[in-house]
Amino acid sequence: MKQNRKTEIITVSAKLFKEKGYSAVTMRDIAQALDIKAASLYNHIKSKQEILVLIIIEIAEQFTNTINQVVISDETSIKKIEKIIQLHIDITLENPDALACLNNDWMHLTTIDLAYFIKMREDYEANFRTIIKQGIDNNEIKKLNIEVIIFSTLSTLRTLYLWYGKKKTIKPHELKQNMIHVLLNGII
Amino acid sequence: MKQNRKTEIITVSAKLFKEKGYSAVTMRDIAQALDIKAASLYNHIKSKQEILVLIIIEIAEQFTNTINQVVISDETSIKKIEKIIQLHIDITLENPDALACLNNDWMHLTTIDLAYFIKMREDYEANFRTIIKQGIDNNEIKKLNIEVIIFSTLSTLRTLYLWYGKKKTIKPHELKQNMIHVLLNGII
DNA sequence: ATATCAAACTAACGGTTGTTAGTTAATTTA
DNA sequence: TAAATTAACTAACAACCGTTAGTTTGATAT
Repeated sequence: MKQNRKTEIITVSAKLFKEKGYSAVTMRDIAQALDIKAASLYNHIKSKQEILVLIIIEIAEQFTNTINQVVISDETSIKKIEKIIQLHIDITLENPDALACLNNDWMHLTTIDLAYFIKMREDYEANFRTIIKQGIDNNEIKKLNIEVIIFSTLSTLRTLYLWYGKKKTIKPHELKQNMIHVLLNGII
Repeated sequence: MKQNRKTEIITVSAKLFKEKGYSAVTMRDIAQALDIKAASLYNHIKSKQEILVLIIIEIAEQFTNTINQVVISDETSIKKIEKIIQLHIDITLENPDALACLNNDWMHLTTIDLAYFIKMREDYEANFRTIIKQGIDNNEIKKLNIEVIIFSTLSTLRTLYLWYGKKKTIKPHELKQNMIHVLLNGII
């Protein structure tokens, strides 16, 4: 079935992009991993660019949609942050290769897709900032430099894919609990 | 002077590698940024690979040397972690482009250089793990999953370069203080 | 049995890649 | 002043890039 082969191409490509980066992976590399010739890929996809778009945009939309719901929900700021931690863990465990690709290769998107991605990314950070700011105003969160809080939290969540894959011993639930504790309460 | 031109090539290359990644940057791109022809680069450097090596290895050695000193020093575990935070901030502020390159393009090193880099990286993480473990044994650090502690701390420190560059408003000293507080004491 | 169609193939394209060879002009050294 | 060195240049290379065109194969539907 055409759809299955297309999915296979995207999955395999994401894995290769994660290992070497978008630019270093050739259509011949992707084809070889599927045991076909490079030209055959074009029966299923339009271009190398399209593969990248399909990998990145869907995941970016998942993040966008979920945080949009969280930010307007009727919860404490702490609960909202916990939901966001859960979001990142869920997506990372489900699709670590695509997430690596999103983090490292987004700048190889072009024109409309690039603009769309950057917009989603900016909106995501703005939503996260809103949540932190509300938390500080509520006295739920300490009055530290807000940019440092945002950056240190998001950088950990965004690069989870780097770490998961090697250390699969820890159970998702234990990972979640520990991550929440470390990010919110610190380590001392 | 030859040495100055070589340094210039490395600096410019690091900046381009940061923006597009090693594979997407051509020798003609680098040459153009210096307003010369691509072939002229070879009067100063041996290959594209050599540029990458020169960017990455020196910085990796800085990290290795400093943490080696910290780990054997006669300080509390907390003080040691603070020193490591300081180390990352110092190097990031001094050379954010090279650090981006180290984080994103290390896999394009080959043979000896790649092995050397991976060894340094493993040693660095082992040293960091030792410090955290001692802190837990001392009751300086809480008994959380040690891998989660290591990962969440290092991932923030390693990706500082992503964030600094946009937000230069914060002073280095304030950054250091806030970062120490967030990473050690948390945000609530 | 015949026609249809998806999905593979071979062959090739124009452009780009890192790099080399050989040359030239300007500066430094003897 | 003559010789040597530095650092730029032009021209070109073989290899590889993404992609297209046209063909073949095997399965499915009529």
